[in-house]
Amino acid sequence: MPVPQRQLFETEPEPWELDDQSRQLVAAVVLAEGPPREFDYLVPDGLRASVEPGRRVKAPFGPSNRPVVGYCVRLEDQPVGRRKLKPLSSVLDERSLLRPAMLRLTRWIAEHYLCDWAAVLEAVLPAGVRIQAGTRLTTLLSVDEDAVQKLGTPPKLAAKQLDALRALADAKRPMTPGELARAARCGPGPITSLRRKGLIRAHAGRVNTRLPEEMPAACEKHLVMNPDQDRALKTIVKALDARRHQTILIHGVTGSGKTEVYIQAIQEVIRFGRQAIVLVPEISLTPQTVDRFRRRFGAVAVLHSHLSDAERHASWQQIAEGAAPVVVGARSAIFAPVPDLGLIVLDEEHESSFKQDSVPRYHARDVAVARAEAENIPLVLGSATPSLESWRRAKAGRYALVEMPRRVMDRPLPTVGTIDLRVERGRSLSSGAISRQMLSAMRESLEDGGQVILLLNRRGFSTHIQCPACGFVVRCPECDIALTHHRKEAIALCHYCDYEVPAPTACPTCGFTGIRYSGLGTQRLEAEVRARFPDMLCLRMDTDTMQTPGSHQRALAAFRSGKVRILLGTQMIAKGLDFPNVTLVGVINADTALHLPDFRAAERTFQLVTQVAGRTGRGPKGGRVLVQTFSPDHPAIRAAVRHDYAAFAAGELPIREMLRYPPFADMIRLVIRGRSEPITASFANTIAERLSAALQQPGTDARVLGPAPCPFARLRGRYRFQIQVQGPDDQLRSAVAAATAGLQPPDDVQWIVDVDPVEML
DNA sequence: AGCACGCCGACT
DNA sequence: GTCGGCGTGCTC
Repeated sequence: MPVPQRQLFETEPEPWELDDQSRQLVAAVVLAEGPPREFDYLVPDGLRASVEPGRRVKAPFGPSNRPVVGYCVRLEDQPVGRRKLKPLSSVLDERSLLRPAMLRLTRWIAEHYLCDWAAVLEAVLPAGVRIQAGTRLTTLLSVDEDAVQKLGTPPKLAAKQLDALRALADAKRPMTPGELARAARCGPGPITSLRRKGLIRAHAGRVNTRLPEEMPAACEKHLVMNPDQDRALKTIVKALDARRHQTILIHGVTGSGKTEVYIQAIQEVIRFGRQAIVLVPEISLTPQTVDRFRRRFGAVAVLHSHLSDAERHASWQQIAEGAAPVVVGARSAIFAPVPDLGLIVLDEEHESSFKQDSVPRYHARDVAVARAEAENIPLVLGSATPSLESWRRAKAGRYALVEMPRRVMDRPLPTVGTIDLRVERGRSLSSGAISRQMLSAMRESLEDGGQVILLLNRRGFSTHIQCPACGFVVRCPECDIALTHHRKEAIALCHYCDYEVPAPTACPTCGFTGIRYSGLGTQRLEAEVRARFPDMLCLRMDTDTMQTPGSHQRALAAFRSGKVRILLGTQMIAKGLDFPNVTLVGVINADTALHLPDFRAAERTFQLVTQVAGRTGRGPKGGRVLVQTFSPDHPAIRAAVRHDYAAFAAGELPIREMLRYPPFADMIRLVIRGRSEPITASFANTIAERLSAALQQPGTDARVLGPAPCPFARLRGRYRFQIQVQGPDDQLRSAVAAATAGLQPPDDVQWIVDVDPVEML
């Protein structure tokens, strides 16, 4: 039997074989693309000064030594082994892009979310930073002090050359030849002469192609806070002073003044020369939010999805230099490279948009917890409707809990009434979207000079096109989804893949001309409102009307000015808006999300109704809320009507516990998709069997559900199957890792692993 | 992910 | 006998 080669050639060197000569500097490198592992490279002497964890390197890879880019993640002084290491070719970055703490955070994300370290690194470093967008490689000039010393005083130089030399010396930073010529009011001649004499050195460097943005100065003072706000601030300041990690959940009703608490806490952080990161949902990243922070802090760096590569790179540099004490941004701002982080604030912590729906599928809230722990700083989570995950941790004492049950200036919470649509339909007096009760409330508010917000969480005109003769429903040919009628465009549209056909006037299968359009969308609501209130300006906000950049701000400005009296739209109008003149909020159908096959359906409904209810009663006129629903007795609706978060949580948590859903168990969801239904199903079965086998070990307390078709069983022509694994997180992760290791899917079948899933459809 | 090596069918 | 098909496996 042949001895494996490994044993023949890779014996460890004996201790006495080691001496100083036999040691080498080895860099562990994670390749940006390539096999998802670490590779060791020799650091050649020429690169010893510049290789550093967090910098990218170029290295030869594979039998043909093709150049690949990777991230140096570790440096180690090692004894020379039997295996010959290839040397690194070059170092790409002038300085480390990731501090050691950030490097560790990215590895934690890769382990927690079961994805490649490289994928996390690539997500954490914006593309604009990697390609150094907005900068240009150029020649930079600086004074050679030694050569100038030798020149003696007074220097024997032509006047023009002396001017140029002084100008460069005064500039304190390297200049391009053009800049120097301008500064010294000379031509290129004197500069060339100085270079030839060796008084000026030239080297390659990067310059910005655009001027850095001016930071406005802070101009607004603190507001006076109520006792609740004071208490919240004190809790945060105490954690700041203790210089220790603590997660603080602020449960503050809508309008309780959480933002002011954040601002004053951040002020405290800045006082000590440290920085703060504020995370908000993308939808709240409006100019109003940003302006509020700018007025108080001046230098605020904003990170959002609409920045160009160059803008993003400029912000990133500014943040890394510590020039921005406050960073405000969406999800990915949790990776902001602030040098001395003192506090993280995550507002609207229940928002599902903090979960990224592509690899790495991280949740910014959970990454924030990890980062705050690692940096030993406080984390503030704020919400009027906390996620049950955070709520349970707070109740269990893992987070500090601060209640802010009162609105600022003692304004009352709006009264919320329900309108039972079952009764309304029975009356059949109004067949439209707006019940008689809702209609009269709208009239009252409008006659009183107030404004009205109407929420309907479905865009389009009709959500369902069905033939009453043969039962045929117009569906997307690629997706398992009924098409929505958009009347303005006269099309039937798939809301998932944007497939569209002309809206049919007759049944496509049986030819019956009485094909029915039913189900209510925002377009139809808008038409109904315009018909009922022809004299009032009405504005619809949904993804269809908010496509062009800036339309969101323009719409809100029009509503703020009072010109627009009725604002209607999807959930984008439900959150964060603060318009004191809104005296009525109408929820057209509270049940749209209530019966979805998602264990968080009730939680989402509660959150949406509570949040939109919070848009009124913010001014002296007060306000009220009317909720149209077919299920007025549903616990989520009843709790939202009473503004009673605790009651909702108390009712919902036992259900979660009984069904072993989060927050009582962790969950990993696998989605397997492919064009062939049987092949995809069979591969899903294989994975499920391997998962069950991996969880068969004694002492495991996890279970496998599925495979089963996803609620949306087909999207873009691909059949989708899901497997849910529920149980304690360490068991889940190792089981999924074991079950999928080295697994080769059939052609055209892909699978995704979603740890702590938020989207269940 | 790419690239070489490997072991079987149609060509000079 | 050789060119090349893409299956298998390795890359520091």
